[in-house]
Amino acid sequence: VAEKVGVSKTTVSRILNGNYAHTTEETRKRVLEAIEELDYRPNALAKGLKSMRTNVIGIVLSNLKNPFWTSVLEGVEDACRAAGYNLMICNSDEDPGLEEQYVKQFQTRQVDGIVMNPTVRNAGLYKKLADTKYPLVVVNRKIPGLETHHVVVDNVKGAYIAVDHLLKNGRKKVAVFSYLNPYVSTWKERLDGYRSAMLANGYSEDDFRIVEADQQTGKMKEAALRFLREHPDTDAIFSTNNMITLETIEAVKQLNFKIPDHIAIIGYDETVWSKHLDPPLTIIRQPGYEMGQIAVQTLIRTIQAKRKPKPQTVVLEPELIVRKSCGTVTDSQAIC
Amino acid sequence: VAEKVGVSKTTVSRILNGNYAHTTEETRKRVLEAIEELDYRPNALAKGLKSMRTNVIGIVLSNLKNPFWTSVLEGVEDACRAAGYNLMICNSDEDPGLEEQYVKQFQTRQVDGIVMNPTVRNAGLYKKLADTKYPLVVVNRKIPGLETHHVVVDNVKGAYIAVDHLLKNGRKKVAVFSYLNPYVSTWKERLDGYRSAMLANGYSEDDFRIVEADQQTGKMKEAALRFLREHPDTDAIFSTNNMITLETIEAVKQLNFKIPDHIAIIGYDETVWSKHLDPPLTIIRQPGYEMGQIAVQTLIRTIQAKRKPKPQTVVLEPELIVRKSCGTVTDSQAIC
DNA sequence: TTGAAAGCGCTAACAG
DNA sequence: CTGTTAGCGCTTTCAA
Repeated sequence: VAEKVGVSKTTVSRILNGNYAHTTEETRKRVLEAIEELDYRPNALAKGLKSMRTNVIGIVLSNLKNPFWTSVLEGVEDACRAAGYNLMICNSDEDPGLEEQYVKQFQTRQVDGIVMNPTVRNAGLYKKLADTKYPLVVVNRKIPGLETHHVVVDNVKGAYIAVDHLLKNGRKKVAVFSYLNPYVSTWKERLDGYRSAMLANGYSEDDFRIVEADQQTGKMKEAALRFLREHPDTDAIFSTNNMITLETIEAVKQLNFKIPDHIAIIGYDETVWSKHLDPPLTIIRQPGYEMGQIAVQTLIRTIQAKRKPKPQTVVLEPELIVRKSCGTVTDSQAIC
Repeated sequence: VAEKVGVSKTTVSRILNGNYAHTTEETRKRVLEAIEELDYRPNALAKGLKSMRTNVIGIVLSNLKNPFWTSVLEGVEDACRAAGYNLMICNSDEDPGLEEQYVKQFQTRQVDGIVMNPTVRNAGLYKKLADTKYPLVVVNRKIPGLETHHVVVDNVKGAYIAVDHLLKNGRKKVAVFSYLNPYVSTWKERLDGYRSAMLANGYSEDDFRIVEADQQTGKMKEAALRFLREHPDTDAIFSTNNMITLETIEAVKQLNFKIPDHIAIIGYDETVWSKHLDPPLTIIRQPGYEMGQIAVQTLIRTIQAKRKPKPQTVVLEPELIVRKSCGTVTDSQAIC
């Protein structure tokens, strides 16, 4: 260590940490110089071992491919940097086993807290984390009955806005395309939003057109083709996910249905390509960046709090972005 | 600690690490049970402090938005998991200052090695890392004269294949659209590939149509509009980046030029949306996942080697994927 | 104003 | 087969 200056490591430590309230300017300068010269890096492991705090947080994602998550990750990364934290990342790939393994690894590594998009299939794990007051912020999906912080987007509302927009623009036979995953609240909520928008616009349960498929490349395209051949009078599709949207468009074009004349499509999640599709896609935008940012801020607040704050749920608002894929723009809504 | 079983921590440590060559089945079982019961997590910090090895590697990216990097990240993540490493991540956002800061933070945290897409503007930093034999793998971009591992894609070849494909399919006035960044080798190499393909097909320097713009949202669209208005006879565009491609298509459609009849477009990098554009996009695919995977494997090999291996450069091959945006498919090339 | 010593949780060397 | 001891690099009393 830099005691080659002729002083004890205590002094060095004090200087490094700003505890040099009682230190000669002179020695201080000499130490700083030596540090510079030796290009000294304090060992964060030892520091963490002593202080029981690492200034590292972990994030468990379940899907890297979907660009929605990269925007969340950006928010997370920026918030970490702003707060002086470093970030460990891993991908559960929707596998509960992996998820549990990664959480344990994070704890082993003494991360100060975890942000997680949960598979929602590890009730025991989540409960244990909550019970031990381990700092945890769940994002995007709700874990029923779990006493911890959540940052989610209002999926019922997002779906409602989407379907309402279609109906208000004269569409009569609106179908919803969604993934089949009983564990994940988002899909159920978006279907609920569809249903309530339909009912609110004077339709009945008999008018519901719900198409579900496994979350597996190509499955949704197959399902869409099958459904649209059986119900060619469908004049609008509310797609609940951006991958679904791409497969759906492929199916629709393959059937030579014109968008938006024959059939309108509204997608979920803003992406770099949405506005470049033909026609440009009307979508529901979710504030992913904000979700990541708020999750980290909440987490760090919890970590640093003397008394752990009450679990708090932040619900972010989705937003309609109107482009061309649903036909005429009626009101004064912005076109981007 | 779990000495509540009535044994010393040495024994526990040995059992945890598989050094129980000389341990009674009986005590072993009791310890394992206690560990389970207490839900004990060995402190990786202390372990790392002792062994001077953390089994964590760091990755410094420069851009999270571009989906190319998420495929790299997937490769990195999978390779880490396979090797039992954890991953710290950060984003330099092309800022050399941030890059340096993050590298130092990683070193402070004693990560065993770093994978980096460099800004290429920190010559001193890179040199210091190489000189101190710090395990480092540079990806995607080359750092001139740096003695360390590189994993890159052959950009000259990728560009050559693209432009050659255009020329061989009857295009006569081929332009290339690229970003302006003197530090980054990739752009220069792709321009070189363009030039050599042009020359190899009997064109001269006078036929070069090179359009460059700042890497800033909207700039390329402006540049494209300006260029295409001045040179409406351009019948093909080689776009060197997927964001450029999106902006270019926007410009082309705005001018009402038909793709591929009036003008062909070939893009760089495969993305989820390439095949869903109208028309589906012919592109040069770079093996991002493999790049990430190989980078991590190389890094870990270096970390674990007794004697540091010689710096090694892996050059991956780009690949042409033919779709509709360049007109008729001539030979037997696959359509995806 | 500075230093010496103890201890964070773990492992490795050496005894027993 | 198991326990004792020392020490990884740091911070934190307490003493000088």
